[in-house]
Amino acid sequence: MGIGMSKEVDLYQELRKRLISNSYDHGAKLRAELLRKEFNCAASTVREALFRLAAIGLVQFQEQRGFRVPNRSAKKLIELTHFRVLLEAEGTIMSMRNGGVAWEARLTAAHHKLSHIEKRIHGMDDPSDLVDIWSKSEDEFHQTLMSACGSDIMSQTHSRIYAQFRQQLMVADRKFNHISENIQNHSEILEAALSGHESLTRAKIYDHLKRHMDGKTLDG
Amino acid sequence: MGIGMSKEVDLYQELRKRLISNSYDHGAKLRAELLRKEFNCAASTVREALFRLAAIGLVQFQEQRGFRVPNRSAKKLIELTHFRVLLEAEGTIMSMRNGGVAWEARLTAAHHKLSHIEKRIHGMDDPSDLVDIWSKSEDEFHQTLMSACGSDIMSQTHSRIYAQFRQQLMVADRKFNHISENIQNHSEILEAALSGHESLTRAKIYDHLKRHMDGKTLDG
DNA sequence: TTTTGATATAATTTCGATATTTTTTCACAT
DNA sequence: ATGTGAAAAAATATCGAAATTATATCAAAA
Repeated sequence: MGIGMSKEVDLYQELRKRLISNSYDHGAKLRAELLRKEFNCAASTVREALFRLAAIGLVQFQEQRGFRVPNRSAKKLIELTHFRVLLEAEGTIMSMRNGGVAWEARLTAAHHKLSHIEKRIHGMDDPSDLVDIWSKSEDEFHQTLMSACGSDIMSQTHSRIYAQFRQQLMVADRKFNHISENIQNHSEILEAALSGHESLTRAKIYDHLKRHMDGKTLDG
Repeated sequence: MGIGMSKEVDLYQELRKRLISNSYDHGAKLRAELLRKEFNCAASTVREALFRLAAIGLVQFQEQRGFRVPNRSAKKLIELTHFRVLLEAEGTIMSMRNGGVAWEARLTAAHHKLSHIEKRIHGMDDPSDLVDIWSKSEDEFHQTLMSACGSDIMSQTHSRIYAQFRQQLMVADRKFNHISENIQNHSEILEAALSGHESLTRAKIYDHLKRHMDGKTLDG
C-alpha cells in the first residue's frame, strides 16, 4: 500500500480497473458482502467505494437495491460516442489554440507510444497480453488531446465519458479487429492537430469513432 | 418522510438545496459531526450523502480532510459558462431535430411560467421572496431545452453543470440586476428554437450567458 | 396450472463505537 | 519575535453488529 492510500482508495482503484476491463458481467450485481470479505474491510467502506464509482458512471446505484454493473446497450454506446466526439473535438481544438509547442510535444510523444503498441498488436495472432498496456496508451493519447484545453471541468467530464465508453465496448474490442484502421485514425488525428486545421481535426476525430454510432459494434 | 425516502436521501436533498442556494459560505468546511447532530443520524449516513454531492460537483472531497463547499473563482465560472453554452446549444439543436410538437409545447409552457415570474420580479424593489420560485423556473426552462435531445448522458451532464453554475453565481445574482436583459434573452431563445433556425439558436444561447465569460459577474 | 399471501432468507441501510489521521496548542529553543 | 516539535484535541476513516427493507420459498386457494 502506497503513501496516503486508505483501504477505500485501494478498493476503489481495484474495482475501477475491473469494471473498465470488464472483469464482471454486464448487469451483474456487485454484492457488498462478497467484496467486504474479499477485501477484508467493513460494509460501509465497500459502500463508499461503490458510491464513488457510481459517481463516475461505472456502476449503477438503486435505492434499497444496491449496486450493479451497468448493462450494455446500443443506445448507450451511441450516446457515449456522440458525446465523446463532441467533447474530444471541442477540447482538442481548444488545446490547439492554447497548448503551444509543449502540448504538441506531449501529443507527439503519446502518439508515438500508442503507435508502437498498435503496430506490435497488428502483427500478432493473440494480442490479449497487450490489452492492458494498449488500454493505458489509448487513454493517455485521447486524454492528452484534451489536456491543454484550459477547462478542468471539460477534461474531467471527458475522462468519465471515456471510461464509460470503454466499459461498454471493451469486451467486443479485445480482439482488435479494427487495429489497422485505428493506426491510421490515430495518425490522422495527430497530423490534423499539428497542422492547426480545426475543422479537419474535428472530422478526423469523428471518423475515428463513427463506426460505433450504428449500435452494431457491441457484438464484437 | 415520503415513500421510499431513506434518511440519506432526505439529507442529500436538503443539503443539495442549501448548497445551490448558497446557505453555506464558499470554502466552508462541512463538518460531518455537526450535520450528524442536526439530522440525528449516523456518521456514515452523513458521509454517504456528502459523497453523493461530491459526485455532482456541489461539494469538494479531499482524502483524509473531509468535505468543503467549493470556492468561488472567476476561472471556474468561466469554465462552467463555456461548457454550459456548448452543452445547451448542442442539446437544444438536437431537441429541435427530434422533439417535435410535443417538445415545442413543453418549451413554450416552461417559458410562459418563467416569463411570468420574471416580469413580476422586474417590477419589484426587493424580489428576494421570489428567488426560490424563479430558480426552479429557470432550471426547468433550461432543462426543457435539452429534454428532447435523446441523450440521457448529455442531459444529466448538463444538469450537473447547471447546478454548479448556479452554486458559483447565486449570491451575486440574487439582486436580479440583469432581469430585463434576461426576459429578452429567454424570449429570443424560445423564438429561435421554435423557428427551427439552428445557428441563430446557438447564438441566442451564447448571448444569454456571455456576460459571465469575463469573470466579473461574481462580484454582484 | 396460476395466483396469492405468509414466512423465511438474504441483502441493504443505519447505527454507535473504535482506530487512525490531521490540526491545533503550547512549551522550548533559536 | 520566529520557528520547532511534542502532546492534546478534533476530525476523519473504519469497524462489526443491529435494524430495516427487499427477495425467495412454498403452502393454500382460485
